[in-house]
Amino acid sequence: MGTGVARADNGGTIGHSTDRGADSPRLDEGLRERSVATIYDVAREAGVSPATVSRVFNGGRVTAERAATVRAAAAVLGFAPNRVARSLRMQRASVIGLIIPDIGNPFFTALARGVEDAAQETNLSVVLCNTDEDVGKEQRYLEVAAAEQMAGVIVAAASRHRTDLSALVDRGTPVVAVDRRPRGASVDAVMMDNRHGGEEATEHLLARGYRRVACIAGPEGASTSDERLAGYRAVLRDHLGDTGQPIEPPPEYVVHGDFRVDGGRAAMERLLALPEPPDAVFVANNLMTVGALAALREAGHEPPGTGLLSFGDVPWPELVTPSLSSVQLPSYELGFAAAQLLQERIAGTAKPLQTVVLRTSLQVRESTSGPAANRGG
Amino acid sequence: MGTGVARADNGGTIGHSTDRGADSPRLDEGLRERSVATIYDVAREAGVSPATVSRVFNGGRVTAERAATVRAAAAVLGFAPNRVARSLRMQRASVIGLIIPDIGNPFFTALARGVEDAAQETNLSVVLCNTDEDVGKEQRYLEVAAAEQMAGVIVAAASRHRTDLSALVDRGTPVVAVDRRPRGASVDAVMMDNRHGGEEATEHLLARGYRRVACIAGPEGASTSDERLAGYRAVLRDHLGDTGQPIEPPPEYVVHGDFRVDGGRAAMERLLALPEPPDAVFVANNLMTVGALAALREAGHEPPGTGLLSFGDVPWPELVTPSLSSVQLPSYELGFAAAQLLQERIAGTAKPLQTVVLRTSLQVRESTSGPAANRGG
DNA sequence: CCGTCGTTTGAAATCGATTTCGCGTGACAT
DNA sequence: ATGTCACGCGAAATCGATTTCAAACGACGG
Repeated sequence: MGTGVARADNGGTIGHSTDRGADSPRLDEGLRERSVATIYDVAREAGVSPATVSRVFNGGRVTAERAATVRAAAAVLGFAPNRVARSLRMQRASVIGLIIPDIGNPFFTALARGVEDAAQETNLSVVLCNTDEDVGKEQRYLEVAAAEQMAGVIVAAASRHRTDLSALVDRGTPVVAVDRRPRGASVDAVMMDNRHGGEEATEHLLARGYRRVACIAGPEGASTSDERLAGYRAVLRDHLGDTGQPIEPPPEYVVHGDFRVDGGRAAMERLLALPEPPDAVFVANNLMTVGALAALREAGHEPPGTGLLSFGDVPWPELVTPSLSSVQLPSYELGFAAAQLLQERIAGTAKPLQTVVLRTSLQVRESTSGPAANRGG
Repeated sequence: MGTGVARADNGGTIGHSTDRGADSPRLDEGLRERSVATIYDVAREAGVSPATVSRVFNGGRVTAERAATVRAAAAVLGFAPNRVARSLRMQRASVIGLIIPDIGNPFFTALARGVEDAAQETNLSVVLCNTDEDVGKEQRYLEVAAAEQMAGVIVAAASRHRTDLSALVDRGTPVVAVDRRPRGASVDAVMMDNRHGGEEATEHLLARGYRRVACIAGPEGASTSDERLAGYRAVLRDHLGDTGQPIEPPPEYVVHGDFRVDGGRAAMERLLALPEPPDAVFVANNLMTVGALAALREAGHEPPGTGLLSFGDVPWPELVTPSLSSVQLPSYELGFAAAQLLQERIAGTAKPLQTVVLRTSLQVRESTSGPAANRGG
């Protein structure tokens, strides 16, 4: 450690032997540039004070001429402001956190894209944290977000009851709940109209002529699932069957799954094993639909012989034949709206807390032609 | 520092009117706890110096008794160290960045899980950045990683030629390339044996009795694709057909796609339109397989009548019937290994640069029974 | 009893950017 | 000509944690 390594004590420069080629910037003794230039280096190079350099990069009032000098100096040194120092001083980082429970679910990745696109407008970077529906992991990420002084956080909570946003809310960090709102948390929220979606779905199946409509719901107690289920129940209750009597589905027609593929498969198997199996099923989320579809096929039933309507498009719908109608979720839009709302808060809006609700929409695909299509066989 | 609002000027506490209920912590005048406690607050509460508090939390030498006092004080105040200040002082954050080109591709999400699991061991948090294969976006994230002083970065580069890791390498930030190695970057890498995978795939198709084996490759110039293609070509060159002559596939049997669903569909359509269409296709990535499968179905060809072998499992294989054999990729393991390697570097290993290569493995699923299954028709 | 050594502790410097405060300058009105 | 005002700029404080340096302290051997 002769000439090269400054500060051999702290771990600042790791013993990372990058073999810079001959074309890398020379490290002259006289004009030795540090591995990363600071605002002080730029100030010295430009012959101004650090304060002025800061102002140049933050829209402070500086004469055009001097600003040009500073920019030139910065360019020469390859200066980029140290975001950590900046965050410390500002008490706020220029990063927003997005915490989602399942990075493998296209619903959340689409949502993430919406967040990213909206965030781009304010130069905020998005960092994504995947909790795997694990409340412990989620809690750690929430604490990291607080300790990193993130400018704001968008969270699709792993649990309605056990997710604890207080670390952030106490700091005054803006938080927007998306898709799921943790109970009792006083934060903005962007949700979708789950009940309406459940109604749409069930109505569609009835309109197509199915009569024994079952539902594979999510975990009991999950608000999103409960609302979808409520929509399903409401429609069936109001619907008069061919006899003019309300259709009252037997209680076995409602089966709870875990929002995952295997749960959907198991649920469908249970439905198929009933003495009088349903002729159509409303599945309360996309992944369970994958499982349900697999179970149906194994049993030799294919849509549309048995109707299947998914809340949320099946991942890679290209893979599914015949293509299924589904309740389209505004996943991208949820993310976009959440990020916009968050940025309003970050900018300092004092509006009262908001809850934005976006509508689902039914996407009908031709091949869902109703039970008749298979009745001959 | 008066009694009331200190620093009303800076934007530290945003005007965020969370309506705390009556059960929120009271803000007494005497025992007024700031929205977030610092090391100084803890020090005062415990009657020690800030240095001691720091030592307690970082394994410094402190008498057990005093340490207990400090911990108690910290607990009372709900103290959590400010990671930004810590990062500034340490010149390194306790966060590693993971930069991937397509968050919607299960290959990368599995990889991300591997990274997360490995990182858990050292208490490093993982932040995930999605570049959407956009070199500009990627560049911004790389700069953010440098400016945020992330402890290290794992990157699956969007482009082999245009991805520029110098911002990080110059700082001395450890970088590990995964899946794709940017040209000329002197960094560690964790790759998979693409060529071997291509060979395995092609051999399998030949062994199953297919004779006109085509290949849907990735973008020309992408090293991963080129290697897979090379494996395909090598096997065909060495293979002696029924006549004892080498099988030389016509040049039209190699079609380039863009690694996305639609590219796979288009490529397959082109193959099917040939005067003598192939009887089997090796598809160089999972998403293109989705498109290829869709095109096959539309044309009325289903595997195994036309053989289809994917490099990398199709997303949600449950959806695909009959299930396809495929080249299994060590996606999780790639991420895990990359994170381990990165952590070694962060810890300061001076080993020369490494490239770890993981093998693919062929997963044979029974239903890929060869062309015979369909020959009668 | 005193010098030496090792341990524990606190004061203060430090990381790099932002921002307040006050000074100097020039324009303008009186 | 002088007071007023706005503006540009630099010095210095600040954000919160880590770490060095030296002081204080206790134990122990001579």
